Amino acid sequence: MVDIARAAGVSKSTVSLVLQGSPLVHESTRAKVQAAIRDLGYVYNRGAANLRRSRSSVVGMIINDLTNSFFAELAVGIDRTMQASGHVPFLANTAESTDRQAEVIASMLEHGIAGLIISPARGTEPRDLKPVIDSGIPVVLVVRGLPHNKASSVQPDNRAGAREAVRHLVALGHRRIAFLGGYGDADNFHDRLAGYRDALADASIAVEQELIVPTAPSRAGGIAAANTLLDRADPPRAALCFNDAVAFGACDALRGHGIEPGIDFGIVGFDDVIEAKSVRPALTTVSVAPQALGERAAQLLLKQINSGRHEVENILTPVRLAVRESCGAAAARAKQGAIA
Amino acid sequence: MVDIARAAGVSKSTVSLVLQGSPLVHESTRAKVQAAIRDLGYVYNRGAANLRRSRSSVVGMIINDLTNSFFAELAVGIDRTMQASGHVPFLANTAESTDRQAEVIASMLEHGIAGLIISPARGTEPRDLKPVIDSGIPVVLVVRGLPHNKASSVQPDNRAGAREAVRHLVALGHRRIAFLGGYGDADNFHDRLAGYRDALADASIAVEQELIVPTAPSRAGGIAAANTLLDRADPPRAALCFNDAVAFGACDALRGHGIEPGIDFGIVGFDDVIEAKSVRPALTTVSVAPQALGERAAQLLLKQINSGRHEVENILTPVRLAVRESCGAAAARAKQGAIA
DNA sequence: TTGTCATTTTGGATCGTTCCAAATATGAAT
DNA sequence: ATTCATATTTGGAACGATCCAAAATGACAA
Repeated sequence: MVDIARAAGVSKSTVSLVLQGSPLVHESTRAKVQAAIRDLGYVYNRGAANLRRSRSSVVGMIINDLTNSFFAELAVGIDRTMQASGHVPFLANTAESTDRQAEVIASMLEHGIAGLIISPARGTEPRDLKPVIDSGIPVVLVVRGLPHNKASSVQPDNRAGAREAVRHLVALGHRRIAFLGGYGDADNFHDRLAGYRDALADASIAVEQELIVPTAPSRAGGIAAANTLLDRADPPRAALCFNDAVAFGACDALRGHGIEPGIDFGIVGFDDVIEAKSVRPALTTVSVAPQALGERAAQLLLKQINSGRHEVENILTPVRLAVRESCGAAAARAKQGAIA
Repeated sequence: MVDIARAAGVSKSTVSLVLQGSPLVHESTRAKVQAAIRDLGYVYNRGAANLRRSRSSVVGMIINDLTNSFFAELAVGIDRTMQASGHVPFLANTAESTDRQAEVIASMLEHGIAGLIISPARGTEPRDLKPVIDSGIPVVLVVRGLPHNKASSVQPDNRAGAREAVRHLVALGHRRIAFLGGYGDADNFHDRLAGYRDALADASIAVEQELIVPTAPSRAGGIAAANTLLDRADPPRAALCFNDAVAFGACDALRGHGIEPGIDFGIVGFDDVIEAKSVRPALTTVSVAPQALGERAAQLLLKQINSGRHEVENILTPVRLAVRESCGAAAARAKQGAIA
């Protein structure tokens, strides 16, 4: 910077003003300085600037599983919003490891982030986030909440989504509906299950405990859950799955039993991952719009960063049921048509 | 830092030595200092440190499309290796926009990265990377190469993979094999096409130009390519697809024509994305192991960062054909068994 | 000429670290 | 007691920006 000051025949203070786009410098000097900047191939050292003004434009973004397309989409939504507002997202993947997560958090604090958006790894405890919260920077939890946390959060309205999904299955004539997959220790598992119960209560259907089969929230878990269910004496003909991965697994398992999902059995997923609409049968699922969720979370964080003080806000984003083939609605309509 | 020096009754120089784990400090003082660090809740300011020693542990990592699970896996592989070596990956997604890519590169340079791994956005020109290369930091291109670049690269052995895939289809008895999908302006399109030609030449089969159908490298592109092919007078019964997304699309289109992939038609993909093995029929595909590819790229970058000087290295990573159902091998075997 | 005011420019302290040369403490040998 | 080597500790100058108070410049009126 002192070099370009010399080259332009001004002081480094003036160069600094030009760099910051200050209106105080005269047009002619601004031009000289900018010419010098170009000629010398100068690159701004943002680290040094942050050191002085102790306010950085870097925001942390911690994602529990980037290989899961739902979270990848979420990350992209956050990233886009941050970039657009001139912030630089510092993205890290924890691969569901709380140890890695702790390391990453420490590293981000050392780098002086202005705020943090985190989709916590499975098993994260409130105290894992204590270092960040204590340091006074705004934190937004996304997708997964944490009980008794003092941080803001942005989550899909899991309960309403599950309720609507089950209501839809009831409308298709189902009275016995299973709930497949998901870990019982997860926050969102209980929210979705609550929605399931709500809808059954609305329809005055009693909950059958053995129709609720928690497993890993993965394709493999879905296979296992569906197999468990089908091995029972009197299996139902419909299920709400904890998420789309479970739903895909459940479809695999149904086919393994010679049952065609969408025709002999109604399946509804949750999340609406990108493959949901192109798979056969196309998956009826609760659409969470992960990119929009990410944008919402980013907006909240930006608001808190800019406003200085940050009161805790817990936001539920709306979800909607995307009715496709796997629930059996199309098949039901076709039959109606045939009768009519 | 000066606060904790005061608290521990030593100078800030001593604190610095403790922080760096220097063997010069006496055990007793080290203990005192560390106690003070804990008590005061001190966090290290890595920015200030980097400013002084002008050497950072942050490495840039630019990915063209995080929502594509292949690239997400790649990112995870890079991330893991970087983390393990004590480097902090600074990940950005360009969403295939060269403008965004330019912004991100500039931002990373301003933050003083020690090196860069980039999977370039479609349409990246060698001059887009000039700023980084000129700045003297090591750069590794991954997955996609760039013609006439002065940077190192790590790519899957596209040509060998395509060759092996086509050879496999030939071994199954196919003489007419299509090549579906991919943009003609992409480097790796030509590599894979070259492998396709190699294998046909090996089997003394003439290339039929109308069997080569370039389209977008996406599921939609696959549908389009397969439809184009099937609308021709005398369609073939086998195809190598540019990538797995195209292959999935092609399967959709085949079914639309009442043709069952893996039975009436042999389909081979490329990449081996995570869904390839769980989809029906399971996709026979050239397995690229994106995580391993990422690890390899990260290792190369680390080598260059540590060694100081960086001669250009262009690495091809081995690929292998994962034979599953979609190519028809299983069906062929079953038929054999029935005859025997 | 001098004073006043607005517009531009600037010197130098500062942010939190590292690192060097120099200072100080410790202990053994004379 | 003095000297010398070795083990610890330390002051202060960097690193590359920002920012404030103060200085320089210019325009204009008295």
